[in-house]
Amino acid sequence: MVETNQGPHPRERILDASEALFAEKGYEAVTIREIVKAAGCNVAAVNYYFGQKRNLYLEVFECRWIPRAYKIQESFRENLRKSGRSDVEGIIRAFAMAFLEGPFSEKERIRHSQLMAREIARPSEAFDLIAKKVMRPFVRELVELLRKALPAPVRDHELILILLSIFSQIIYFTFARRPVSLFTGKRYTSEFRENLCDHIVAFSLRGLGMGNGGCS
Amino acid sequence: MVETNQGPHPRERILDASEALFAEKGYEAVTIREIVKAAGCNVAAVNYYFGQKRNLYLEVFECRWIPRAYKIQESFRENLRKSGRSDVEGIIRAFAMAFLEGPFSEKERIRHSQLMAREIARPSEAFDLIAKKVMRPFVRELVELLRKALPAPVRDHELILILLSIFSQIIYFTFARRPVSLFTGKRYTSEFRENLCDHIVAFSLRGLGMGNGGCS
DNA sequence: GTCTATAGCAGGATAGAC
DNA sequence: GTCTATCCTGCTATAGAC
Repeated sequence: MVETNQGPHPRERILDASEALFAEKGYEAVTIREIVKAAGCNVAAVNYYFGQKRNLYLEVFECRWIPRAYKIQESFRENLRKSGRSDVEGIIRAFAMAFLEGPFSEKERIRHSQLMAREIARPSEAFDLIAKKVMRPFVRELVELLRKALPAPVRDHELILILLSIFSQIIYFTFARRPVSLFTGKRYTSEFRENLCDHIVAFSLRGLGMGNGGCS
Repeated sequence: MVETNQGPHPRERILDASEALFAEKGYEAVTIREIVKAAGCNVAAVNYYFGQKRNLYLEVFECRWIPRAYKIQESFRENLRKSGRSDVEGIIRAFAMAFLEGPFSEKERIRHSQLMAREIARPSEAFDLIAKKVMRPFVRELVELLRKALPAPVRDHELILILLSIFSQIIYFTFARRPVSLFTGKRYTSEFRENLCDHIVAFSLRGLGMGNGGCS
């Protein structure tokens, strides 16, 4: 846990350390003393670089979370391009993969989802930021892609609910590891994560009425 | 917000007030002062009745959350019985309805989901409690019911993933009201909630490969 | 059982040495 | 820029009056 990240500039170390702590415990539960200890610098450093604790939290989103979110979106487009398919299954798989197997370490992906989940659960100023800069445009993009890919016209309203249903599963399976492991009896190995990814894609594809399984 | 619940015994008022606050803000973010103010009693009351803050949190689960969870399960069985159908659609609808339209006020349902979501996100001693007493037996019950209802045999492992996919949507649509409203452009009226319930049931039913829509 | 008063401590923030 | 020392607020928890 004690991440005596001695490498880069203190400001960066504080951003890294505090993001991990905010994600894990939530804003209020984290103390400045804890942060600077993990970042390997002095108590005064947070106030020196960020003025106050609250600013640090917002800077974590500005300097870490949002750039990473853009990379995830980029990874989605890359997945789609590489798969060479723009059908519904291709889109859903690229979407799920971008979150579940994206261009980051396991730890970083969890951190990312946790911070988002916290803002979803109890929105703060940070929510408005990511809603505007990240969520809104991405939802728009996905809706456009899906609309083109679907054989029959579907109402935007319905399409959005479907997207949210897919997204809810992605969030849950990244976030709720404890109950998922409890009920499935499996630890989060890379094999199991692949398994989950396949499940989400298959379930959602059928959920969209595009699946091949089960219809008799 | 200031719930000067002057009715019943102070102990009960504290349980009510603190459950609402813990659900809304999380354990660390809530202070004893805040709790007693909302409960309309004195600072010393929490320590008098519960010894320490942490115990109060656990008692909230013991005395409020778990009994409510049992009622939700009861409501599921009631839904199933009343609908007079034990097929897959009946089970899923009864499941979703028990959470989304259960035997409690809107506020109380949100409170319930939020507390659970917090324990899922960051499990504490309370998680072990509810996993053992509530989650495990209920998952077992649902798996048994579904297994009987499904036409073809499905592996337990797969069945559990499907259940979790359904559950993830229920949690998300209760919990993530802000983004859901943002993207759908709808407030959580009772009409919209019914709409959501129908969506979850339809999406999940098709996800199970039992739907009627979309297969050509 | 319920209150007031307060002990004792941890937190955020700052002043000022180096 | 980075540190130590410290202020001050607000917290949990308790002691003791009523």
